[in-house]
Amino acid sequence: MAGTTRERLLDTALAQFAARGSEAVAVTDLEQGAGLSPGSGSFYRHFRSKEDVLAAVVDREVERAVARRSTAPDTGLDARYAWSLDNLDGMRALIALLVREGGRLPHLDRVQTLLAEEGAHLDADDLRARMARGEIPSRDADAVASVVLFALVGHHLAEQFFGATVGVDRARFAAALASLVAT
Amino acid sequence: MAGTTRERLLDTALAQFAARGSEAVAVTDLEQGAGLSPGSGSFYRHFRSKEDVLAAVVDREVERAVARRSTAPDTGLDARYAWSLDNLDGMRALIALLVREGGRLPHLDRVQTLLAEEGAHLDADDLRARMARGEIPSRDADAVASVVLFALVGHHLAEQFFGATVGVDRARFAAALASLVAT
DNA sequence: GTCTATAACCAGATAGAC
DNA sequence: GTCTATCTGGTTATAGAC
Repeated sequence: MAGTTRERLLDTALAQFAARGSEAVAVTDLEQGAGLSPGSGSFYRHFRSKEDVLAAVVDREVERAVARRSTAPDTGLDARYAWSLDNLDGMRALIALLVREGGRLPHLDRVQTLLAEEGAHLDADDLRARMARGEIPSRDADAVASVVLFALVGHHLAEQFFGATVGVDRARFAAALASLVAT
Repeated sequence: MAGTTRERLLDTALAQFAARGSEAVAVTDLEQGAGLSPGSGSFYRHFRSKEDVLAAVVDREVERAVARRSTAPDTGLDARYAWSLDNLDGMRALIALLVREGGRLPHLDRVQTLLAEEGAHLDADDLRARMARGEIPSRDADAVASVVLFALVGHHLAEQFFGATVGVDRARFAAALASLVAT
């Protein structure tokens, strides 16, 4: 394992907190995962408490997600949906933390903001504009935007938490969703 | 709070495990929630361990979900999708347990079977039959079935875990999804 | 069946040598 | 910065009176 001890602790914490929830992970586990002697308090030279390291993990993941951000493709619904699935994939660990920790996640507001901004790429106004241009059939734009958003989010969450075999690959899924909206 | 002490312990355990995860809940909390003296070992007159009560909770919820089962409506896609959303609602606590406990949930296989049977009502074969009858346009049936399933599951999960304001009500959501598939 | 009391244990956190 | 050793508090689980 590479990086400073602090970074190795953060890496271990991210992996274990996302997989098992922070309550289920002992500081000892983090020390062991970072190559420190388990049971030594060496962890506390780097973080004040377990809550502190959780906050630092969330912080780092939010920064990373923001840094990874790219602009939504303008080419078509198809490409835009595939792009959104990829974005969700990049936030996989953060989403796992959010779901496992629930309302007690540090920096909860920042994570929610990040996800809301992600969802904004799929908003009803964009659909309304496409409907006005005759690009896609006119329907209840707000409801269709909901369906699109939740189909993409559901695809991601089901895969992550239910181990659901999606059955069809990502491109085919995005294409089917675009086809439903566009015809 | 009504019922026997055992039932009150189960009720408390369900609520708290679903909300915070079993790791975060102490046996003391369960005793308090059931109106027993916290710290007394009275819990252990009813269950052998915390793991034991978690298994009993899952067991009872699976039984309940099976008992609540009704046959899918044949009236139309619209009604069928609304019915599925209601079914997911009835499994809310079980889904929360599954997501919070992850792979260490007792009776995991039974829960997964239950969810898979639920998803089977929305399978590709049904869509293929409707396409063959000309009831809905011909598309990639497997991919469309995926989209439908994940839209419904995503609607439920987003509401449950992100506190997402769905924006449109349940009937409008189901109607929009049916409209996308049917035209 | 529930209580008080307590044993045994483990996790979070600190002190001080190196 | 990491270690050994330890304190402290909370949690699981049991013993025995009522």
